[in-house]
Amino acid sequence: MKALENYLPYIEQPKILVATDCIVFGFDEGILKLLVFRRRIDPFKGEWSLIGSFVNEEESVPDAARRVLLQFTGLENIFLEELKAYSDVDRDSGARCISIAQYALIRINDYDREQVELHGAKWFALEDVPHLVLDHNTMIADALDRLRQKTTHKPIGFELLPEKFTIPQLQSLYEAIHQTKLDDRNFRKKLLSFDLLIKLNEKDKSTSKKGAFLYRFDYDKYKKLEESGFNFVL
Amino acid sequence: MKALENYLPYIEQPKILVATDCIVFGFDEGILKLLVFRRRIDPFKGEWSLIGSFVNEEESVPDAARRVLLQFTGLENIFLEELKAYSDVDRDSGARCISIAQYALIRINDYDREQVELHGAKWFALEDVPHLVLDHNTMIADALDRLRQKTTHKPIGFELLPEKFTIPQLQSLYEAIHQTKLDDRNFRKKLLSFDLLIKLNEKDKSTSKKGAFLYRFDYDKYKKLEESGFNFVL
DNA sequence: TTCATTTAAACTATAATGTACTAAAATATC
DNA sequence: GATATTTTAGTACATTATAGTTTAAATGAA
Repeated sequence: MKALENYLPYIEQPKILVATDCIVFGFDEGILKLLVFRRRIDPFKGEWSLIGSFVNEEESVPDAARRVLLQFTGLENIFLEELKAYSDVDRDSGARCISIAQYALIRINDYDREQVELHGAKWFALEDVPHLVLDHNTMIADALDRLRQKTTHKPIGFELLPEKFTIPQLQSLYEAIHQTKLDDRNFRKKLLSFDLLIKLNEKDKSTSKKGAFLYRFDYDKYKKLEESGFNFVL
Repeated sequence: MKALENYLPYIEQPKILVATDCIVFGFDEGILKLLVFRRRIDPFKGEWSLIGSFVNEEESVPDAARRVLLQFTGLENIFLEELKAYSDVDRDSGARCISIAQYALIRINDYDREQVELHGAKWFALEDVPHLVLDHNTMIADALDRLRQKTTHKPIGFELLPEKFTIPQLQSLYEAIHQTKLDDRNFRKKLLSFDLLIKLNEKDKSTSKKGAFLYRFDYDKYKKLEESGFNFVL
C-alpha cells in the first residue's frame, strides 16, 4: 500500500456519481417481461424507472446490482451481466451521474411477490413497458439486443425457465426473444444434438393432454465442453 | 430541470472516482501489438500502464477515451468500443476508483510517432507486454477475448489495416488475432462472397513477386446490409 | 532466354450441415 | 373413439465447409 500522499491527484478529481441500473428479464407463459418500479422519492418521484441504486463505497458494481436485486425480488444467485456504461454528460439533469447498466435473467416463478409489491415494482410485457425516467428505455432496447445476441451463442436462456423445463417451453422462449416462429422438429433436433439436456422421467401436462417431457440443462457438462472449445449456437 | 433540492440524495453519495483505460491494438507485419506507456507521475511512477485518464465532469466516458487517444497518438476518429467496467473495491490500493475500459483499433502506420514517444508510450507485441499496474493485464486479456469474438461477427478487423489492403494481409491479421492458420482458398472465397470488398487496380508487391491486389472495404454497402439483417461471419 | 520458384487467384469436387416439409406414431384427456 | 400436442422418423433441397487441382504473375537463377 502506497503512502496516501501519492494519491493526491486522485483526490482532486471531480465528483461523478456512480450508479447501476438493472434490466430484469422474466419469462411468463410465452411472454417476455421486464421488472420496473414506480419511484417513491425524489427525484422523479412517481415515475416509472428501472430498479437501481448508487454504488456504495464498499461494494463493486455487480455487488451493488446484486444488493438491489435481492432487495426488490428476494432472489440471490441469479444471472447478471454488465450491459454497458451510460455516461452522457446531460443524461441526468440533476447531477453528473453515470450508470453502469446490468441485465439480469430470473426465473419468474421464484421471485418473492411480497418483496416486489412492497417496493412498488411491477412486471410489464416487453411491448407494454411504459415510459421510464432518464435513458432507461434506451437501456432496455440495448439489453434486448444483447439478450438476442447472447442467447444464440450461449446457453443462458435456461436462466429464464424453471430448472425443469420442456422443449416446447424453451422453443417458445426463443420465439419470444427473437420475435420469430421456429420449426419445432428442427429446433428439437438441433437442441438435442448438443447432448446437453438431461431427460427426466416426469412430464409437464399443463399445456397439453399428452404432456411434454421435462429436461434439465447439464451445466457441468457444458462447462467442460466450453473449456475445450465447444460452441453453442441456436 | 428539476430544482436542485430534489437532488439532495445525490449529493450525499460517496465519492467514487471514475476513470477510463484504453486497450489500444495495432497490427504490424503479421504481429498484433498493444500500446502501453511508462507512468511519469505518482502513483505508480515508472511502471508500465495502459493509457487512460480520469473522466472529467464535462465529458462522457468515450469522450475521455478519445481525448486520451488523441493526446497519445495524435489520432481522431478511430474505432473505440467499451469493454467493461472494472470496479472491485480494492482494485486500486490508493483510492476508490472504477475504470471503464475501452478498446481501440488503430492503423499502426497512421499514428504520430513523436506524440507517442513524447508521452513515453511504446508498442509491444501481444506476447511481450510487460507487467502493468493494477488490473491492466486482466483488461488486456479481456479485450483480446472480445476482439476475437467481435472480429468473427463484425467487420472491424479492417480498422487495424490500412484503408487499402490485400486479402493475404487480412488473413494474416485474422490468424494473428485467433492464433490459428487458415486455409487461404477458403478464406478468400468466404470473404469475397460477401461482396463487400472493392477491388482496386493496384497491387501490393511488398510480400511477393506476383503481388496481391489491393481492396477497400465498402462501409456504405455494409451499413445498408446490416440494417436489413445481414450477418457478417468470418 | 529458359526454367524453377513463389505467392496469388481461380476453379472444382465432395462431404457435411441447415432448412423446409411430409408423415405418422405416441400419449394422455375428454 | 375423437382430439390435441408432443415426439420420432425421414427426405429433398439448398447452402456451406473442406480440400484438391490448376492457372497466373512476377522474379531470379541457370
